[in-house]
Amino acid sequence: MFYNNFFNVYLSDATAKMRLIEPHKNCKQCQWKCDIYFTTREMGMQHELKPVQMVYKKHETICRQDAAITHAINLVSGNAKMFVNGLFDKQIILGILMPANYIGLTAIFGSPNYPYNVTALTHCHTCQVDIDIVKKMYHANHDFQQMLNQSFSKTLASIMKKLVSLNQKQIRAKVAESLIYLAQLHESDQFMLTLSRKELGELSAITGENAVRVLSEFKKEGLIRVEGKEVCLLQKEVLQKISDAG
Amino acid sequence: MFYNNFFNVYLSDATAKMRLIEPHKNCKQCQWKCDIYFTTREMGMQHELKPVQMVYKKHETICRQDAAITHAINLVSGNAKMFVNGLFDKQIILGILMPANYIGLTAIFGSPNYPYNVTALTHCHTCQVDIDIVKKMYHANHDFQQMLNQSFSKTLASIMKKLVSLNQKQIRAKVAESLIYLAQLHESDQFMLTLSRKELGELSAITGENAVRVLSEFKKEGLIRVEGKEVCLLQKEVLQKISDAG
DNA sequence: TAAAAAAATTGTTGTAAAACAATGTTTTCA
DNA sequence: TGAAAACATTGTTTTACAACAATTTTTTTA
Repeated sequence: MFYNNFFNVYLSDATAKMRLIEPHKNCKQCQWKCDIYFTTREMGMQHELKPVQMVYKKHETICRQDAAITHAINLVSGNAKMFVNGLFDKQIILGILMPANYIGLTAIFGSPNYPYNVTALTHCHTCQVDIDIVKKMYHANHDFQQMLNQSFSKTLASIMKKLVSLNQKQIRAKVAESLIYLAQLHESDQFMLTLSRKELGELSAITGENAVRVLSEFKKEGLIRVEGKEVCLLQKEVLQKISDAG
Repeated sequence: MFYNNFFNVYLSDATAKMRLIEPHKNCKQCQWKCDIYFTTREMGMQHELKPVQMVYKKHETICRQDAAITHAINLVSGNAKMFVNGLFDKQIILGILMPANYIGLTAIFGSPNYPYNVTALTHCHTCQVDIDIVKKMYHANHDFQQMLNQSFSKTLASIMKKLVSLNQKQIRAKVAESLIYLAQLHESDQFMLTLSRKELGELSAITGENAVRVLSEFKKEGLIRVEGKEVCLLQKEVLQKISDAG
């Protein structure tokens, strides 16, 4: 880690890319108020919370599968992909992270290592909090506990859903499902695809080539509009039917 | 529900198969002492615990996906399969339950419905405890909390592992993996397959026909010994290699 | 205990999707 | 700014596996 006077940030010496912005003096000034902040305030623990902001550029790794979890990472801006290492350097994207979203909470549930990788799809701002403090909060605060438990449980449910669909659906249904998922995530039927075609394939557990193929099929059929990274779902109901039909 | 004098048990009127054995007067007499019992004893809550024993015959449903969770079900003897409903009446078996194993704990984590089905592979004895009491214990007892969190976290990890393998491995690797999984479960390289060939297929996300095929291939190759339901892994390392190679 | 149903086995066929290939396009960065 | 790398697209080939079919064996149950 070395200090760069010009940019007024810390650069990690490993990649010289991951930037460590000076620690918050005060969360009150933060534009992205998070649940951990609200909870610490409620519990009178602000002084213990020493959050650190980190910025990641596109393609940079935010956390690596199997590495020890030291911090709860809150994605406060940007997009990131969450994926597991498959065989033969193939990846399966479990989902896309949008703010606000915590990474690393499994440590609280007894898994001290990250169960998946997260890498930035766009510039990402994160706020990182020592995991031990979050653990302490978890055990002391029922509402916080409930919140984390619920989010953890949702993760389990979504992975189980993915297990079924990736195993039993064919490529058109898989891509349709991914598109609907992305629209839900962006809360709009029109959105910018932060994923490459290959990554859209990884999200759908198909090859990049087939992702392209299905995308242009859907375009020809008038189900979607695609121009580069811009996607618009024109006939969502039909896509939903394709997804459901398998 | 009606009472059957001959068998001295309750039979549910829906199926007339599910048997409700009289409630325990005292867990002390139970041959299968479980964690919930130990924890209630520790917490001085024995009087609140009113466990009910239920017996299920082979093929009977112990719990149904999406149904409301009313009890924590402890499988105290027998084998059961845990599976999700896929498309077109296809099932994916997530794993096999062996004693002692709790079903329905996701309710504590904010998912009030069963996320999967469980049906008996053999005669199964279960002990069922009101879920609200377990919730109460969870919130009051740190050690108990830790234990359940860890088990929940393990479930997540195993499903993620399955996600990768079922997506990227081919049938021989899938079956090899299933066989190793079963051996681990039975804590022996020689075990009785409680699953049918079709179910072994569902565990491996392949057809029953291919499960048979691979099994006889492995037999011919001297990797395993199979006689009906009796399976013995002769060359576990080779099977592991096949599984890892994908 | 006989008849019926379910499970196991083996061979054959059809097909969806991966793999490969070739080419054009965009992005990266030295 | 220009070369190299990464990405996108489309067509062709290969292949692993599901689907189907037919027969044998085992299990269930009336």
